[in-house]
Amino acid sequence: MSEQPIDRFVDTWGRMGPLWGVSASVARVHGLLMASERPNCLDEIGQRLSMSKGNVSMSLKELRGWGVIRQVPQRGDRREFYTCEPDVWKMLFSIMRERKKREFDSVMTGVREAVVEAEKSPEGVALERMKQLERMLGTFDLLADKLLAGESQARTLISFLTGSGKEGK
Amino acid sequence: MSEQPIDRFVDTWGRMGPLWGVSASVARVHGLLMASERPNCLDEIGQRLSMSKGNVSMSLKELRGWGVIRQVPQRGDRREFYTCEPDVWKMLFSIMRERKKREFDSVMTGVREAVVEAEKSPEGVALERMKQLERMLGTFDLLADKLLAGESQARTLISFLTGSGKEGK
DNA sequence: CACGATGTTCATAATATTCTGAACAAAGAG
DNA sequence: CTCTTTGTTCAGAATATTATGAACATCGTG
Repeated sequence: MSEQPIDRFVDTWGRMGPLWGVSASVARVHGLLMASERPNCLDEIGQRLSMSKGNVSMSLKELRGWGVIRQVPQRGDRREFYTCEPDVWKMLFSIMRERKKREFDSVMTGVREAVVEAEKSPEGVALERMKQLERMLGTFDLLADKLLAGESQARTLISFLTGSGKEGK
Repeated sequence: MSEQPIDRFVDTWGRMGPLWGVSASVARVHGLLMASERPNCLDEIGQRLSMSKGNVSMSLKELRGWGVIRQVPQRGDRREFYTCEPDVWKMLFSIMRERKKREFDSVMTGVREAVVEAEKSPEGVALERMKQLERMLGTFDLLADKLLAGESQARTLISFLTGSGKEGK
């Protein structure tokens, strides 16, 4: 059987899904598209991963929302074919941008509001620590916006950081 | 009612839980300990958050495992009291270290193995992309180990990054 | 030792999430 | 216009996760 390596990769990637904030199915579809040389259509994906058409359709929709896959029109074929974004770094940054927007930003707002409340009636509240936390989240926000703005700068920075460490050894 | 600000904070923090990779309950307990000036015991926590004793006990256990709370013996009281780690940065780094260990490392291994497999029978496999991915994960691993080794260095780096950006404006 | 207070564990109840499959839409071919 | 192929949606089934509460352990005290 020739599909063993792809299956293995799909499984691994699927397990990572929840870490990225998507279901295992979504991650598996993504994994298949990453590991496949050629674009796949909905039915192929469903067959390969033993998933219902509906689930595949929803998964593809979500992946489109994350901006990590592309539709590739196939001449003379009415079906939609999909490939993943070929640059893995671009992909990673799409995911991180999206996660930050969906999960981090609202929490930062919430903490900010909680601090405002706490300043009005601070009995028993560890106000200092909450402010510290607010400041930390703010710093993170700034840093994230800077790093996620364009992945090329971040890549340079990362290379620098990991590279300079090696030299110092 | 004086507990409104704390409740608000607890709710916000609870919503963040799944992002950190813990349940909302665990995050709520952590949130309460963060927001409370004084150490709390198991019963207080359960009462305040309307959680069963069992759930509080499990949540505290998990938080101990993450290294983000401390037991504070209270003289002349047999109950255990808990506070959170007072330094929010230290806390953040504990969480990130733990998440990396639990969720990232195994995936990197998996991808590595999948690449080895794929090299043996590469029909239809996007080998180049998978190797690219492997390399990226490796870079991340290196970077993470460097940044997470000690939080003071990372804090300096972060201050530098966010600070220098402001100057450039 | 017996008792009350504190804390833990775990079976299973409650809840939330995910997946399926059938109904439906759209669109090209005949 | 009708049939077939492709894709989408969503109610409800299947599954996974989380919380409860009762049983059990531990320990200090009288």
